[in-house]
Amino acid sequence: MYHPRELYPSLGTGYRLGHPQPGADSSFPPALAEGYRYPDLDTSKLDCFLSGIEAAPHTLSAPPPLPLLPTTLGPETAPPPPEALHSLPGVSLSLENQELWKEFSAVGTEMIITKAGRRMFPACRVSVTGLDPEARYLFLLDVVPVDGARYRWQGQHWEPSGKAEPRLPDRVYIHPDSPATGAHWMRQPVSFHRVKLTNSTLDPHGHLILHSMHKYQPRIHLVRATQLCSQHWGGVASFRFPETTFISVTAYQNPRITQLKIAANPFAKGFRENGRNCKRERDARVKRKLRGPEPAATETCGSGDTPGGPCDSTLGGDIRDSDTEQTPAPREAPPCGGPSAEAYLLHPAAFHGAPGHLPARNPSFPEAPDPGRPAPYSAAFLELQPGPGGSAYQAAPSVTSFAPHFIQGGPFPLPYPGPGSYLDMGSKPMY
DNA sequence: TCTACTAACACTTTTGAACCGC
DNA sequence: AGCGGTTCAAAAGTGTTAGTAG
Repeated sequence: MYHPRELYPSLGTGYRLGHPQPGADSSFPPALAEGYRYPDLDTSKLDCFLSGIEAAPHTLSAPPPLPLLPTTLGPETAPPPPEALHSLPGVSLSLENQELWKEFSAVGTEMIITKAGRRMFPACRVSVTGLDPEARYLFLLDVVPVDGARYRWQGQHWEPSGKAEPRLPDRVYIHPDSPATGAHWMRQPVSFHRVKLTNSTLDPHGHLILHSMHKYQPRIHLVRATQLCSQHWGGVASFRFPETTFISVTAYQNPRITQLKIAANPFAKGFRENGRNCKRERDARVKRKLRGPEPAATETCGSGDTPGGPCDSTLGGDIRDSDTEQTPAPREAPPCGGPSAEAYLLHPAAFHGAPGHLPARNPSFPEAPDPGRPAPYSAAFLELQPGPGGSAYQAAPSVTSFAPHFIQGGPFPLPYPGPGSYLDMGSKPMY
């Protein structure tokens, strides 16, 4: 629908892209359990707006040395470390609900994907420090394949079972608060619980498209956007957390994961042992159904709360209050007369590493499923396409090669809710 | 027959509008 | 009129289950 080149001819005809990236990280050292700066961020992908990058407002130290992700699937050489210019030195991310993630990870996290889109649970919920309180930043999340294998549940564990499906178009979820000031992001944890995953390659909603039975890794990107309506960027940092790796499924395979989800997800409270939709109650209902009309619902099970039941819910009034208290500048009337789609449109190529070992994108993937379909979600997604061979992202050969939902929500994404509207961060840290 | 997937279902939480009292 | 609290219905999210396709 809207390709960056259409809206911003100054970008030229293509993004210059960089090196393949290692993707497998199953052997992350345990010592790296906190936030990781994604080491293989390909800064050459920033070329499209490199000339516009602002000078650092103050002297920035070199980014801390971080280990390169181990590559287990081939002899690819590691990409060069990110240039300091494109990094955000001193910025660190920590996974808020790390314990819950680790609990799932110990069993083998599975994420349901559906045609309509399914939320992630647990959701990625992070705290950020080290930002410039005055500067503005974007928070983005994407999900990338961990390796080139398809997996199969063998009754007790997951095993690789053949080669992965062709890589699908990458999409990026932009946190609806973006862009906001560093102070805003640092005030409270940032939750990505509204991210939805789908297995529908024709998905018109902008959800993140995944293959079932594949292993994936969420990544969180932080981008300094100093001017909302320009191509000026002050730095980029990407993070990922090994414990958030998961296998996408259309139905849960491991019953232990099911139990964990039911125990931890408030929406599944009805399936807990004391819930009305627990197995005992369901069986009873079936029997009653067979006997005849079902009487009034029994209260024998009740719906008591399970201790520790988390809630990735949104944000109540405290968030709203905080928003009015320190409304990010973009919520005011943008000087350019509207939300800065440019800021988002400029980003995709900058944030997508396409591990070279991964299968190439399916060339038969339909690029333009339904141009006329409205996009009902308020969060914006960006979509990218890897180049031939999946080794690098290249300029789209034509406008139509970007799916019409490249930016959902019409001509501009809707990451700028009006004053007092919903903010997607800072809900009570319940897990 | 087996595996993966889909849609319907019943339940829950979330959300926002309507209403009320101060 | 404005504010804050409560109530209620609709929307959305959840795992389960039966059915389907390959």
